[in-house]
Amino acid sequence: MSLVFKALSDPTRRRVLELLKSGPMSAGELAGHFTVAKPTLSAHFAVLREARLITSEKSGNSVIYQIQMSVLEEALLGFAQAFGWQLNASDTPTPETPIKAPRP
Amino acid sequence: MSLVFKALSDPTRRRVLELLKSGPMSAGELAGHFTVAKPTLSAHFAVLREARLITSEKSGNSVIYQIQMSVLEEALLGFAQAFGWQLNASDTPTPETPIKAPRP
DNA sequence: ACTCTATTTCGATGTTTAGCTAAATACAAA
DNA sequence: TTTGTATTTAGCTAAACATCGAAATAGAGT
Repeated sequence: MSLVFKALSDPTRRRVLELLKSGPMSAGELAGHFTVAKPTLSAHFAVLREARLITSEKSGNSVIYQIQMSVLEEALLGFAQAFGWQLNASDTPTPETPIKAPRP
Repeated sequence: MSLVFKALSDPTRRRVLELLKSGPMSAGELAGHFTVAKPTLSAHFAVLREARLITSEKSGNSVIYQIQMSVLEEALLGFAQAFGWQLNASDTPTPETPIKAPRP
């Protein structure tokens, strides 16, 4: 869990996860969304991989990254539960006791 | 948000929050639950305070710490929303599409 | 004022992190 | 096999972090 939170403590890495949420993407394609040097980004990938939040797979001469939602879920859920919260898919109709109204 | 996740990336700090969840507690009382040196723990408090996850208040010659649940909620909620999740109080009846059944 | 207790600050040390450039590697295509 | 593209590793700097023991501070009680 510590590794997951550590990975999430960097905005660049959170953005990477957000981008991967839409689907797998190559390192180069991801790099196009950032201004940092590619080796720097590669190090960020390594941190995310270490936390098992992403997996990599070689395809031709590029590397495709894919998010592991289950790992994210488990970490967040595990933590949230310790604080008396629940994690739900947000397409659910507004629940009875929302912590905060998620729709404007 | 980065500060919150950074604070959560350490098990000692997570445990501090968990202890404070039951109610305010003095630094010394908290220290009783850990084996690390007090200065070390004091540094952890500083990280938590920096992230606004706790507040401190002097009472006599001791310092009482209190958790700021709203800050935790906001950070977790903000992140969860970006990934299509919702955070609910867990005393809510089982929601319609739980990610994981939270009751045994 | 003195003393005791609680907590934090200080100073030192070793580890980790983010970032860079330049070099190495892996693969595709020609 | 050579060339080109994509990605990672190597080697570095500067800043941040974790941890400790010792010293400083703050307040309570005598």
